[in-house]
Amino acid sequence: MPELPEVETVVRGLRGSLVGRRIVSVRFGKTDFIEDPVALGEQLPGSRIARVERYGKFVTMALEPLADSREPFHLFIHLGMTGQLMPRKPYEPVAPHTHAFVELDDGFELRYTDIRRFGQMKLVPQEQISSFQGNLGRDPLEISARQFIDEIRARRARIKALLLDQGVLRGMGNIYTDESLWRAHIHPARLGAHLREPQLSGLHRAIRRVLSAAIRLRGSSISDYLDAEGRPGEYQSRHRVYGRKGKPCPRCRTPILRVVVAGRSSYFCPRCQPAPRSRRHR
DNA sequence: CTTACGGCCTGGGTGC
DNA sequence: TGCACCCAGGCCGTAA
Repeated sequence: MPELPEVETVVRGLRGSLVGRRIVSVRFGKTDFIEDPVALGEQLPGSRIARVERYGKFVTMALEPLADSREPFHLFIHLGMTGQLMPRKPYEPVAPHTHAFVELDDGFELRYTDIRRFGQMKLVPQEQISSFQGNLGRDPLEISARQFIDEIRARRARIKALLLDQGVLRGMGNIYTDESLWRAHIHPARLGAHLREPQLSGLHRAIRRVLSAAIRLRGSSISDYLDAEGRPGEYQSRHRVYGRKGKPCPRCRTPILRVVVAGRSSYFCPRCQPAPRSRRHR
């Protein structure tokens, strides 16, 4: 469930301890979530971490190889559902399901723990960065209202599916999608092309407000999420609809419903977020 | 272009 | 106390 706010929080927590560090060695446990573990083992040691950033739901590290002869490259880490990244001292107890250890030159090691291994770890060479990024849409906090409206209105898919589609916006997940739609009074099954401009500019605003507030509270901890300092987020206490089936809508007291839209459980208020005209319930 | 569905993986909750 | 079962949802591949 790490979505944009959680990944942003992890990145902010990691930056201070990683930027400028040189990687000494790497070790892996299970490697089925790593695209090319051999390449990681060969390329990471000796390289220097120049930047730590978020790209959609990915944590990215720009790496400078020791020898100038080699091209710079990037390490992309996706936390999947249950991934955690934390710098630890080597003597500290190792949490179960820890599958990657990146030894740093300051006596710390960066550990990757992922119970379900839905995460990803891969190297992206500098020259492939733009094609990799081309598969992902715009950042929800950077896209303008105009661009957002045009993009959504051009699509016939359901708004829920569009917001979750990383090729449209990078970084939204199930929690923040439902929270944003509730704020904007939009039913998750509405078609993008059927939404009116004022509704979409309201949704654009809702997304910005929800994500910004969530970042401020360091994300939502539902089950496994912890940031790079091992602290849970606090935004889960501000959820208005997500996970609140049967509880009263904070606006109108109507009980929150849970339906499946685009294959995902979706929480909404049937009164504040009226269903689309074309029937198609589930 | 779109949707639906199964699969990956583990742990937590529920019901018998 | 055990166990079968479902669910959580990140994303991908496949079929329709």
